[in-house]
Amino acid sequence: MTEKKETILQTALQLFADQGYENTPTSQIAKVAGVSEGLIFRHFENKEGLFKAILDEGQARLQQYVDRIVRESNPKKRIELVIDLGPTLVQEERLFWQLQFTLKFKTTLYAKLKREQESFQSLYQAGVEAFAGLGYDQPEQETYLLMLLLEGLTSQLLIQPEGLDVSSTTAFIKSKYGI
Amino acid sequence: MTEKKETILQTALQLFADQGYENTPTSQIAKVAGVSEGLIFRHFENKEGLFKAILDEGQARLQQYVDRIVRESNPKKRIELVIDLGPTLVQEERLFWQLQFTLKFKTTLYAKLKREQESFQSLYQAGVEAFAGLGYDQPEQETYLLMLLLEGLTSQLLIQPEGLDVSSTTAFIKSKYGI
DNA sequence: ATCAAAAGTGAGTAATTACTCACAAAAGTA
DNA sequence: TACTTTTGTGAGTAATTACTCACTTTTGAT
Repeated sequence: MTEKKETILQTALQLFADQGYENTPTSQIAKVAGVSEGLIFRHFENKEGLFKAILDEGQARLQQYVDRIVRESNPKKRIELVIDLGPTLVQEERLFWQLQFTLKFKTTLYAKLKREQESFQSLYQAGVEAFAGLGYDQPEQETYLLMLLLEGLTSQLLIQPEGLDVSSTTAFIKSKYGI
Repeated sequence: MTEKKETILQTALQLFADQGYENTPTSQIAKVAGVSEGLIFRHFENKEGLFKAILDEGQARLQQYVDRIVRESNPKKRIELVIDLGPTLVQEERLFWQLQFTLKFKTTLYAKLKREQESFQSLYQAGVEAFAGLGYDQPEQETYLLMLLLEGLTSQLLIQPEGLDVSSTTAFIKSKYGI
């Protein structure tokens, strides 16, 4: 991967996250990245190809986080990692998740690209195991609830991080699970 | 409001929700609505004007739902209404909330249009009152948690309504609050 | 019936878009 | 060195975009 190709990817992520995919012309990406517009198409063929490359990279990184959680065998610790996942992702990958969350609700376009769901599917299963191990009555419902919370928390962190004390909020959630 | 103006609003909401604002040309709106393109600009001046009109209408309807909840004086019933709000909104106003959720994460554009937040602010205050009335230790944290849940639940209902048994999920949440 | 205001049309326009291509520079290989 | 391949450029293009405007039709009040 050449330096300029890397710059294009980073710049595009930045602009796509801020302005949206459709609202970001390739001319602007090239300008901000300090690169000729033609180079984008040399490296990625399409504007959509550039988009996919960004999504693929982020998806791979998500899978690593999920793997780490699934590998944790202690149920309480595993649940704790799930609760911390939102803040972690937003802190380390804010731009990517901002982009991801804008995409979630588009039914027509990019529906095929939703590989993100697979990662969360295995996270769900790991959650059910953990709650079952802790003797919860309805581990599936319990896990689903936690996933909803994860979604809401991540969303809020993206929208108004200032109106939220992360550590005390996660601590409060953890206390609900006796952590 | 003439019939054609109404049709334009409905068609635009449909297309904006499905394809996104930037990805929906006024020519398509006119075509689908069975109307000349010029009429859109006669009625709404701008494409952005049309957009604002849609958001204003939805905002007004949201305020009605929120008012109904705030007016409920019984704390448990009020919390129940909050839990049911997500499913209600998605069922009655799916397209509008699909649009709203795609907009949430765009920092640059439409940031000024976020009047939605005010409604949820009063909903938050009503929640704190309710939890305090029920003797909860940390009514603010408790309310914030419930709002996160509301956000996550609404989001999931929009994305994959099929993978979710609404009534049993809301029932499970309610049981957490002794409802 | 008259007439002014509002609703509605559709061809036209300047600007922007994603993408191409002929070409040049750089990097790798022998 | 000589060569091929990869990386990079930037002017050019067809298509699409939001929006305008001169015009016609419909509406509603007197």
